[in-house]
Amino acid sequence: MSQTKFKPVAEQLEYLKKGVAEIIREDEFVSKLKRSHDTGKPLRAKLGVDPTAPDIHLGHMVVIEKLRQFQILGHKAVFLVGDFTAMVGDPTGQSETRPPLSREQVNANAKTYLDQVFKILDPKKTEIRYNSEWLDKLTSYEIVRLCAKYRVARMLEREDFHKRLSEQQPISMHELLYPLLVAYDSVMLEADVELGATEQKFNLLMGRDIQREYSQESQVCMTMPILVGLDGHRKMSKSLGNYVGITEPPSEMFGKLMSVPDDLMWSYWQLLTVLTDNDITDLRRKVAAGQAHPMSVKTALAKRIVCDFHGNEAAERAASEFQRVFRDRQAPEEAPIMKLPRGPAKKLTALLVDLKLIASKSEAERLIKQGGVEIDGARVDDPRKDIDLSEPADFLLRAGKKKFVRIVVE
RNA sequence: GGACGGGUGGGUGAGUGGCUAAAACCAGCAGACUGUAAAUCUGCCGCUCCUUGCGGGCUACGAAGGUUCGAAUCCUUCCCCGUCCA
Repeated sequence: MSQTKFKPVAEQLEYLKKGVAEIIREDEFVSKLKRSHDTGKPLRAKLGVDPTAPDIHLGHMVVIEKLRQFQILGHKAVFLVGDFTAMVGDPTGQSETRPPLSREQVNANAKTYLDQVFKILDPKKTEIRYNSEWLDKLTSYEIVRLCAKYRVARMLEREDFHKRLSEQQPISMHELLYPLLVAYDSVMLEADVELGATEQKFNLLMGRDIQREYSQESQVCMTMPILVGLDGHRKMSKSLGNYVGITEPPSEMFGKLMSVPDDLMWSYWQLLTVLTDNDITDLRRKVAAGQAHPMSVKTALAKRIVCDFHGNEAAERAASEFQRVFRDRQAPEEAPIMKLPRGPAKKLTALLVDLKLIASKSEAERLIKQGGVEIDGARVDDPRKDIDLSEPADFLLRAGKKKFVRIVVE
């Protein structure tokens, strides 16, 4: 028994409580920590993720960050890839049935998922599991047995089910199965703690009940606040388009972070950086008192997050490029180059569509009329303008706020 | 299986024979302003053609037919969703 392996329980608790929305139940958590400390046996901290999208965004980082904190303290981080449950589809927070994914899609997603997660987690210290390991093998009998352990009325207590029921929205049978399967995962993994976003609370709690049904000690549920997306209202999600993907290029990431509403940036500071609550309160006070500029505070935030994923140099470059293009309204240092063969003159609207800068000619015409198109810094206001492509040429085309392309006619 | 209610543009949701490419709101885009791709204000927001005009054509209100000079709006069949009953 190596009593020295873990830090004192109180210290661990304080560290792990940082930013947490809720711990159910905290007294159980304390005793689990105590037991682990005394026996030298690490806690098993489960984080289950369904690979429903090919990549992850900052919203997912909140829980992954927390899992890393368990890892840092010497506990066992169990990263569960819900390759089976992804095919079932988590009804949580859905106002309607989500179409299930195919196994091929899921497998492809899972691979890229792991690559990205390990920018944060230490792969050597992480136990990676797939729930198809056991869920694929369940017999019909076992599934029925599992279903027998929970009551329909309790299942329908879930907010999203309840809501859909009263709003006359469809609920499919398989959706009722999802929480049970997730709970069964906890049984198979013998989880001590399960992490999740607050919207996962119901699923996490079910793990406690089902573990007891299988004669296991109940896991502790630790929920993290949901990161609000760039729109400032709804949760960050890929399908809502209000997200920052962690594989996005630095400049894109930076720009998106700068579009976070001022009021929202505080929660980003809290959930996505290492700053303590005290530091953040401090910053906030300075902004309120006019001692610090909201924009510079937001710039610092954006740099910090870009740095996490792309390194310091890339973050600095993204910051200066952003200032150049959006504050000083100058052309970017580097615009993608599109080479065109020489040929007859072409309408500007047609050119914009051919280059895939704009989706349709109608839209291109609209954009030009609204003054959103520039050639070498000069606004074009004639939607019928022809572009001469008969001679070699080289010019910078701007379509809208963000799209720049250098056109080279050879 | 039966009764009833419902399916409208990216989303929510008006509209029950022409004035409806379809209200309103959200999202999106542009412009102005600024401190940023924040906020705010204004405008745009199906596709396409040209003689760029409060212009022409085409496509669109679950699907397919039908009635009508004319249909998102009426009729028929089908598909889908929900509620209640069994």
